[in-house]
Amino acid sequence: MLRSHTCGELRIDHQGKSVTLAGWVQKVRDKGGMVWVDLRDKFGITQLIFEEGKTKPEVLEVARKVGREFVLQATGEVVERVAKNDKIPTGNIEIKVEQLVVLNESKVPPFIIEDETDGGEELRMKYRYLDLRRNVVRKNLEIRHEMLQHTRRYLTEALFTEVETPYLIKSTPEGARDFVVPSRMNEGQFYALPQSPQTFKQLLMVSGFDRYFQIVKCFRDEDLRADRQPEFTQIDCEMSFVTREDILDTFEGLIRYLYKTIKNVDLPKVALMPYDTAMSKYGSDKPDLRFGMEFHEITDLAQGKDFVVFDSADIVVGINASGCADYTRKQIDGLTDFVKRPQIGAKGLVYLKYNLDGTLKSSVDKFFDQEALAQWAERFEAKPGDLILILAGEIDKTRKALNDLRLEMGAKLGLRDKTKVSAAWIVDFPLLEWDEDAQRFHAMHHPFTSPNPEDIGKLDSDPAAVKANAYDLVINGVEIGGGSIRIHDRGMQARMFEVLGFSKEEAQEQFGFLMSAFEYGAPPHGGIAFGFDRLCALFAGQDSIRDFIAFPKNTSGRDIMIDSPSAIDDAQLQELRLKLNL
RNA sequence: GGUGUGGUAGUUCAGCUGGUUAGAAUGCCUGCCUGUCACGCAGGAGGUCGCGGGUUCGAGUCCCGUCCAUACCGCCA
Repeated sequence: MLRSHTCGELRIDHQGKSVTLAGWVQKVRDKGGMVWVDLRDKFGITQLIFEEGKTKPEVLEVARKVGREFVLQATGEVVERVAKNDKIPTGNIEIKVEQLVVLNESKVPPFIIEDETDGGEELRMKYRYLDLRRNVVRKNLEIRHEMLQHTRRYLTEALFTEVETPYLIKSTPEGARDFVVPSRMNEGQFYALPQSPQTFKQLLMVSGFDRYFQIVKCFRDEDLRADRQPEFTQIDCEMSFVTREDILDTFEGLIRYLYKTIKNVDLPKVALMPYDTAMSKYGSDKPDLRFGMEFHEITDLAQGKDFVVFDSADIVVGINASGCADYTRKQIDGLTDFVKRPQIGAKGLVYLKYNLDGTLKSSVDKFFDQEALAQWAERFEAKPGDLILILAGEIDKTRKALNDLRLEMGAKLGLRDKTKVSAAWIVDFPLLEWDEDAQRFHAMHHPFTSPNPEDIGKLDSDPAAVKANAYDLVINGVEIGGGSIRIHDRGMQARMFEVLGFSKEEAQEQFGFLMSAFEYGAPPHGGIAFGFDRLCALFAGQDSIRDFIAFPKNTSGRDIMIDSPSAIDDAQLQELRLKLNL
């Protein structure tokens, strides 16, 4: 061993002991006659001391030469400090160094290796190996490690078997864009990387594994976001002979177990919320339930008063920003600008102030008298001091815009508290969604999701009204996981592909293996998948998943450290029989 | 594909309605300093103002284009 102890473990009890430490130079403080070196490893920081007249001159000379991030091995005696530092656990002791070896030198790092770094995002990613030396980033990955271990333990105890499924699979047109990999041995043909192990885990149910899980990389070639990477990790699960309630219980249990073991937080019972309720009360299928501010519709009260904006709208709906009646004209203009941004796209914003003196003041006083406004206020359960914000227009767009406004107001009012946890199972999703561009339905979840049994009759007559036996777990406005009870009957699966516009041949060509498997005694089954990176970020109270992935991609899908993707040489192209068409 | 924001010293940023030699902090280098721990003090080095074009007597600043980064929209079964 190059060391007897780590840089985080020595205490006053070790006084008098001769120890050898190894680590990186965090900081050198040269005060002339005395030199201190903070030596850092992942366990902590220990101060080394060199003193003129007491330290051997050749050792002192080496100490004076070292710079930040040099790798040192230091041997010496643990002594009590004259001046103690109560900010660090090792602050009562220091090492009186007798031998000092420079194990490796270091160039001056391009940014400071401290919790509060001066490095920007791009620089940190270029030198990610230095960024990962920082406690804050390493701690994120340590949380991730713990969550991995606890997830495996919980699921293993619940009799799940972890099975690895292939990464080189088959491209299908449904869903996200595939990453593809050319096959050298099969000219002109391509593998696809899995967007999820969906069909394989269903086949494992047919095989009688009963309960499967896998903590698995998935790949989607779509644009990135702070919470979206082209390769990401899922906790992927499937169970046989279960109902929706069995699955919700099992995985609510997993999340509760993780909250308890990792954060010592008791997750309350997770309520079910139908999709339609989520959309009408919050304008989102992943509502942030840490705060109220639910939507109230006043379409009936607002129309017929010759205000053309309301009269021509399909819906007039708003929120009550409690206690905001003192907002100035400028602040309200700011909110109006916010909803008019192209990303949100509202035409305007109507407000109603319920002043502390009981009077009502709105931007549409011309059209509505105090009595009419009082009816609005009553609908919003407003009290003096409240500010009601109202949008009008086409139903889906208006709700979506009001959702953005609700989240913005929630943030402004400090209601999106990182320390709070509020979860819901969103259920009763529509099975199908009309795709205007393709002029056909596509599966809202995926084509293997079973319809609610009572809706099967509507598959032909009114496909849009069919509900899916699907569920999403939403925590603090983040979609953490989702799943469904699957189709396990060949006939039903074939019918589903038909509704989605697949010809018999296309369905057979792409998913024939699955439908064939269903003919050999497929058990009823269902499952769920959690976005593991998001779950880690949620647990650490962060919005971006990037610092929970050791080597993430930037927003252009590039790894700027290794500089990928990159061109390949002609010989490789030739071997793959590929010609670039740029 | 679209919208917004940004690109100036190693780094993080300031630089107004265009006008001397482009600044600060921090880091780096040199010297001094025997209880520092955000050490202190003195001095020093360090810039193709992303790139290309245009307007102008004159552009870091204005205009056009382009590249890069980032947040969001589209997209993400």
